[in-house]
Amino acid sequence: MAGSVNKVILVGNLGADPDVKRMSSGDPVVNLSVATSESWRDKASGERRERTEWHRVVIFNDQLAKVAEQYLKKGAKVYLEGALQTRKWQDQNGQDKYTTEIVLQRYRGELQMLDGRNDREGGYQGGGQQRSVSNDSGYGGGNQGGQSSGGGDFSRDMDDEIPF
Amino acid sequence: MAGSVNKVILVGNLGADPDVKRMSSGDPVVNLSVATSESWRDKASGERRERTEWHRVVIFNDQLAKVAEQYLKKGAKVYLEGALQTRKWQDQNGQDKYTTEIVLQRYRGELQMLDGRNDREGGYQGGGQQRSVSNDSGYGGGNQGGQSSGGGDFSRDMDDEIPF
Amino acid sequence: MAGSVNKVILVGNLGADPDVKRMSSGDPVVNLSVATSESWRDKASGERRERTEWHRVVIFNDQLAKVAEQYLKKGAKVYLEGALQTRKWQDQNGQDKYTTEIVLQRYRGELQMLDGRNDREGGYQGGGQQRSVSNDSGYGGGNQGGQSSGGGDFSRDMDDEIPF
Amino acid sequence: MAGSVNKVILVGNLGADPDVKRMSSGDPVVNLSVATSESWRDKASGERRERTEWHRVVIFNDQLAKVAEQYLKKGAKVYLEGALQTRKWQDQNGQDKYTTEIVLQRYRGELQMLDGRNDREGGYQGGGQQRSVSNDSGYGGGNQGGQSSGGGDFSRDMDDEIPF
DNA sequence: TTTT
DNA sequence: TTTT
Repeated sequence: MAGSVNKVILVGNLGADPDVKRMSSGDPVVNLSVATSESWRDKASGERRERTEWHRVVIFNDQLAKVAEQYLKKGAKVYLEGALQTRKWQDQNGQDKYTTEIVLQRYRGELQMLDGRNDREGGYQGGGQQRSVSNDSGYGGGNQGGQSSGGGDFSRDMDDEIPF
Repeated sequence: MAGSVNKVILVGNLGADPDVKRMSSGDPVVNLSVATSESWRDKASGERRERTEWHRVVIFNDQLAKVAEQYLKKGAKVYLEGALQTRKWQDQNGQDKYTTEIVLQRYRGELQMLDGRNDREGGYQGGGQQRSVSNDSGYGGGNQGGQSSGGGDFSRDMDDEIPF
Repeated sequence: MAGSVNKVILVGNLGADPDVKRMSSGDPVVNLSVATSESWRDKASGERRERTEWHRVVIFNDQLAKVAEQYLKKGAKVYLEGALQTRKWQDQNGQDKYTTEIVLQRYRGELQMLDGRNDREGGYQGGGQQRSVSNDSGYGGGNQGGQSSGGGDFSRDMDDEIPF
Repeated sequence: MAGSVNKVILVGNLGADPDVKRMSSGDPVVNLSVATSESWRDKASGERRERTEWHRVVIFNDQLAKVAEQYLKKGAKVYLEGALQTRKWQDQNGQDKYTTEIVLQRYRGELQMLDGRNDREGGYQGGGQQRSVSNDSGYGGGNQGGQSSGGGDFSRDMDDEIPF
């Protein structure tokens, strides 16, 4: 269908370390379990209530998968953007099952680490520095820069790589 | 959890007329089935391929539910914004099932009709006029107006209702 | 125009403490200066480059304004959602000027604090606890709950307030 | 800054045909003027009021620029996604001016035509067919497909190009 | 003016 | 399973 949009935006925390699998190509595919929650005051009881939603996230995007593998850990807070996808599978009894996931495809999606650092677990891996990543870093070209182009004049420098 | 975001944005078409149920309060709850699709060229075969994703949408937001009930029909193109929610249920065999839906809660979410008209099915109801709705219309207050407030001066008119 | 959407989503850091003004009604209106930046590697020089964009944010939404006033400080990282708006004004020389802002209207927009705490400046105000806020908290009603409604059965509890 | 997001989502209509300029490279850069509007009922007068916001959009993304040039016309309804950017320039009197634009960079942003057709102006070009475009079409690789992978088994076909 |  |  022309003219359709399928976008999910999450800010949440990882419930576990990333689960990394390898494609036959050697490319990593990373599965994340991400929690979002909201709290509100119950009208009747006046009590504070909370609801947590768990999201299954699958990262096929190579760059983002590598970053997720390297820098994300249980508890990390992330911003991510992907598309909804439901896949059908059969359990061991041959029962049909459906799983809905947020998918970050190749060349699509976005992932941002929102922790200043991610070493809160005291992880032995030196890593966990704050990293900002997006699916386009490294795909060459692209820039707009040019803070300064004149009025009617049209001149923005287009010489560098990936402005943002 | 403080600081979380759970947002889905879809632009797609209704696969069927809205399914309307009534709460005991009489408020409508509307279920929509929304298709998004994408097409791409297969690398190997060079063929054009298409993939359609179907989304279950549940509208608890009263205003949006009423609009959906009144104006949406099979085939209508909509913009909508909601939150992901997975609920567990048992089928007739007592098997656990999970369904993930995009939920438009009370006072949350957004719904926009993107068709100039919605009578493509030749519906008998004269309706289907283009309607723009959002979850806040009618909740009083709100304005920004003031196309014109001066430099350091701070004066925006705040007298009308719901600016957008 | 029916069927339009005007939405800005930012995750960035405050360049200064919130600037609070009072409406004649006593309601606060909060102005924020928010920085987003991106970095990339220059294709030619191979150098790392960075570009920072500054955004003017105006919060008319009462609840969010109060939270911003109370909890946000210079350096805080926030998620926010608003609408683009350009207003015209005259400087002291009578020159026309235009300013584009991200506006969080009454009953619209969203603001989330993304810092675990916001006391990095050692602020004297005890505040700065992590707070999660949204424009709808407190506007009564709303819930979907119901983790558990059965197969064809339609029964979700609708008794509490604001589920998320 | 690591961990920042700068995203604008618009659904609106073109106020004029696309304005196309060429870079020295021959690549098109397309400027669009996009209107979004909202209407609400004035609290005091009870009158219906409307506010239209005009957005300047600049498309540096080659693919999207080509599509915009070829298919978009005055009045077309579009979905687009870009980043906010403010640039400074001097008018003929040497006065500093600032212009805020929504920028679709190379390899970033999204553009979707939302009209079934775009010939409402009676344009002479037969064109205006519905087109769905995104910034990644054609950048090779990428797919998730696999409607069907089994339970614990991990096997999705990764052979085609760009699933969405 | 922020942040990394 | 996260986070506050």
